[in-house]
Amino acid sequence: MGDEIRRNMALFSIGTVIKLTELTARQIRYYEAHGLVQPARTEGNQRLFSFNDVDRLLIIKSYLEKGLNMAGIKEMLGLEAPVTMDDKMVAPVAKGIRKDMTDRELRQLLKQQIMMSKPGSSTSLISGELSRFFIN
DNA sequence: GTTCTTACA
DNA sequence: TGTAAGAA
Repeated sequence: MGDEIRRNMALFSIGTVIKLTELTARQIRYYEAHGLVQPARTEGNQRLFSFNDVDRLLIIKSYLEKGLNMAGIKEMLGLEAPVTMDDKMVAPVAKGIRKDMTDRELRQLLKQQIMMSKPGSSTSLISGELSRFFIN
């Protein structure tokens, strides 16, 4: 499972994560303080989020939108819940993924797809299924 | 310019 | 959660 490292490779700054998840820095740091995500740190103490961290934050966001509070989310994260992804989003993302893509390209593709999603349907498309496309 | 921590509204 | 301060 060499892809495990790919998904856990820390390369997103909090600024990038903010754009990717639409969460505020306050929320992201708060969730970290509560152990919902464990981003790595640079020598300068800057947070570095992995793909799994971003994925986790998106799941958290979906739960938040369902009305769950911190306590509820903490419990849910331990049980994990199935999340459906619209084919409308799966197709373009899956189609654009290449085995030889650089992380830079991967990030760009992901960002584009996320930005293309409608603010209303928010994260239902990304959620827990996102990392699936990086296991191939 | 961005991010970090702490602390208060 | 938002935001301000002061430092890195």
